[in-house]
Amino acid sequence: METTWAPRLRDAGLRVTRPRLAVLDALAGHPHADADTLVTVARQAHPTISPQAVYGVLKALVAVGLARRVEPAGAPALYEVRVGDNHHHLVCRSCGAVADVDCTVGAAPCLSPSDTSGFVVDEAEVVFWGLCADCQGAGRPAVVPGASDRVRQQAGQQHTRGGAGA
Amino acid sequence: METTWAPRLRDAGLRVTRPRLAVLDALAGHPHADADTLVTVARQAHPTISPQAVYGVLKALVAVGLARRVEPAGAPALYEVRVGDNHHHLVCRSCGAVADVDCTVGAAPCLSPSDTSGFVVDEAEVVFWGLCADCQGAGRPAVVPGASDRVRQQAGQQHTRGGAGA
DNA sequence: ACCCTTGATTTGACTCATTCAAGAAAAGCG
DNA sequence: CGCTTTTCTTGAATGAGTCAAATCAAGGGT
Repeated sequence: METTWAPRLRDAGLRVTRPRLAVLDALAGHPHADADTLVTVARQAHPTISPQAVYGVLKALVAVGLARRVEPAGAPALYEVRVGDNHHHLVCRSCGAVADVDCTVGAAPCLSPSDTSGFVVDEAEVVFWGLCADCQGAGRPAVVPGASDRVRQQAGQQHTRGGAGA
Repeated sequence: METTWAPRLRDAGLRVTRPRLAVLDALAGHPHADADTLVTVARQAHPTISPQAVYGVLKALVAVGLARRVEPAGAPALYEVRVGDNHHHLVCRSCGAVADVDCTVGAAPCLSPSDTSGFVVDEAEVVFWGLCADCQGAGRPAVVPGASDRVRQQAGQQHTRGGAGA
């Protein structure tokens, strides 16, 4: 298992180390994990790995393109090893679950703005917000900032803060 | 100027207060400002306003739909008073400048994923990453996490404009 | 196989945006 | 005009992520 990663690390100019293999394996098994989760999971293979080491490994992996960092609004950053295919994400407003969405266009940027305002665009990042299958029937409140409040404003509903946590 | 906001606050069920008017005016004059900037600007109209008051006001405004919160990856949250038209954003990887992009489709969600994975989607958030006009010639490095490194390696993947699809 | 250089990790402290809590102020109804 | 509720102030705390110095190890050279 681990042997699959070694050549990819070397090809990227990175040394093959135990923390890196542990984090890569953790990433492979947890497609959209945050740093904290990765620390926990990576410790199964490397019990003494430190949180800072995980941050360092992730930063290195992202820098060379072996991993991708995703930062949904209102949640800690997530990491994934699926790179290079410019796919997008579905995020649940209630529980924070993330699912991949294939980009039908393919290469980045898959979309282009009609008026670039002088910008040179190289990537279009798309996040679809909604409720996952599990949360739809549970009547759970949206806890992630976004349009949910506007969506509900017609109903005049007030809602309290729910606990979504980790 | 301030009188324009008062009825909108009341219509939203919020009391009309000096801090709120100051923040709304600051927002109107600074279309994509972060909380810290808003504190500085709002103090011109209300010198004693506290940062926490600004956070509280912004939260209230977002909750009732008078303001929108945008959280580009790797930067503090930005706020804007342009709401209800589901527009998107261009963000400069180098300086963090933000520009609006009209959504040609109009109503949210303007895009729909091909495979929803069981999610009920209510909004598609699109962020176009690139370099603003000022940063293009300056040879400034990208400081915002993203695909810039990977994109550079496969330069030339520019696509023709697909309209503001978003 | 060993050593050495360079890159990686550990340890610990620290920054920053944002939030929480309790008391004081003021908006707006009656 | 006073009362009630909302909102603001003051002060402290949280949590994700970063920075820096010192130790450790990967892997090429000898």
